Amino acid sequence: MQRFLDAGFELLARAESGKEFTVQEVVDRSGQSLRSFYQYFAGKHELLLALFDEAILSTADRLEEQLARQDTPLERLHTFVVEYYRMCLPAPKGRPSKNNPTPVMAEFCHQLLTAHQTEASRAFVPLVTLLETVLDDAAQSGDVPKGLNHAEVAGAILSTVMFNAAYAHTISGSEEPANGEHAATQLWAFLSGGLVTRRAG
Amino acid sequence: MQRFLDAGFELLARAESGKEFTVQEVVDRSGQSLRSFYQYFAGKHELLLALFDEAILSTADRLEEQLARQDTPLERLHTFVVEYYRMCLPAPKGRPSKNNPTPVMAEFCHQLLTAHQTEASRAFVPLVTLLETVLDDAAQSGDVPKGLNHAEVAGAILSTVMFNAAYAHTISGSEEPANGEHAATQLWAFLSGGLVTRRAG
DNA sequence: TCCCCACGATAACAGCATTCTCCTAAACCG
DNA sequence: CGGTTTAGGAGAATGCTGTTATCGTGGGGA
Repeated sequence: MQRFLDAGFELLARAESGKEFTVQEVVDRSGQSLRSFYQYFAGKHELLLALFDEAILSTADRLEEQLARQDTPLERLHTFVVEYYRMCLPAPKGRPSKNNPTPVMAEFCHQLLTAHQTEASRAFVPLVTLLETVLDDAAQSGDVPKGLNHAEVAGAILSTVMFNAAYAHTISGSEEPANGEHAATQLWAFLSGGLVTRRAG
Repeated sequence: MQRFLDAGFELLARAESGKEFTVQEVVDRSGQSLRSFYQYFAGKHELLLALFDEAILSTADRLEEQLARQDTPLERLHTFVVEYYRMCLPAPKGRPSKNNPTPVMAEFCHQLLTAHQTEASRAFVPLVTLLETVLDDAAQSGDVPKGLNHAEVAGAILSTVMFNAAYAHTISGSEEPANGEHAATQLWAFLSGGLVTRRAG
């Protein structure tokens, strides 16, 4: 069964437009049979869900690792946003790791979010709870206002960061984020400071 | 040809999970033949693209209408965000109008954004330029900082508002946005004022 | 009247997910 | 050791969908 997952990740990493990600292909790469596949997974959907779960877990783990290196709650919040943004950027070439979302994974993520909201919520739990703790700390230290619903805020931040990384450039028609650095900085300024000028009055 | 588009919208309005939106179904509803369909459209993709274009245009028109009623640049920016947020909320029941994104349309939007970025950019132009003018005015009047790249900012705002409306609740696992009013207010506070406490220092 | 051709009806084909059928071979048990 | 059970491999069969091709007809123009 793990071999199916491995084959799945391998294929995700390479599949360009999602067209090549077929059950048959996964089965072939896994060196097992179609029969076994449907013995372990109720269908293609279940495989993708399992892959998605692992990707989210892996992302949360890597983020937690980065957070541990920061000293203050505000730095942790900043690190979360910037690093998550990096992980959500479309893979340019290099490392199509478990975290780096491929077109197939992105598309599946949307199917989940639109058509299987219960499963989607469950899958996102690791990221949401991690961010909630970061927000709790930041509220404790007064870096973010108290009294907010941190689950809701976490959902808003995650969707903002994820989809800005993935799509903002395409929507605006700007050229590629050659230096994701600049874009990440912009987004953090946006999220932390807001859009509107701070008036004296 | 218009009949195919009409049939398409009709079907979009009703199609639950995207499964029912087949070329055959559109053809049947249009009262024309498969042959004619492929005479006018190179494929299903082209039909969806045409529907998407129309949906964006219609959305931009309705927004422009609302903006005309506002007196100040900042009010226009606020109206844009809140009204666009409303339009992107998943249709609860009532009016599955041209603007209200159905699961099928949302899914297609993602396919565009991930796999056909050029087409996606082109389709979003009406919304982006509209928001750019709003931002230009707001910068002129000093309501937002000057020196920003308004195309980029517009892309960021659009993706933030659209996907927050569509997915933030699912990601956070919160219950439905019973009163989209509250959520829209939250998002505007977030966008305009930022996340981080304003310190005296 | 005759020809052309746009279009409807419908069959044919291809890709993919899913299921089913047959069969081998290893494991297990007496 | 021999018989039986069973996991699983190979691949054919089914069904749905997008796409293309075939055939025929009815109406408009020469």
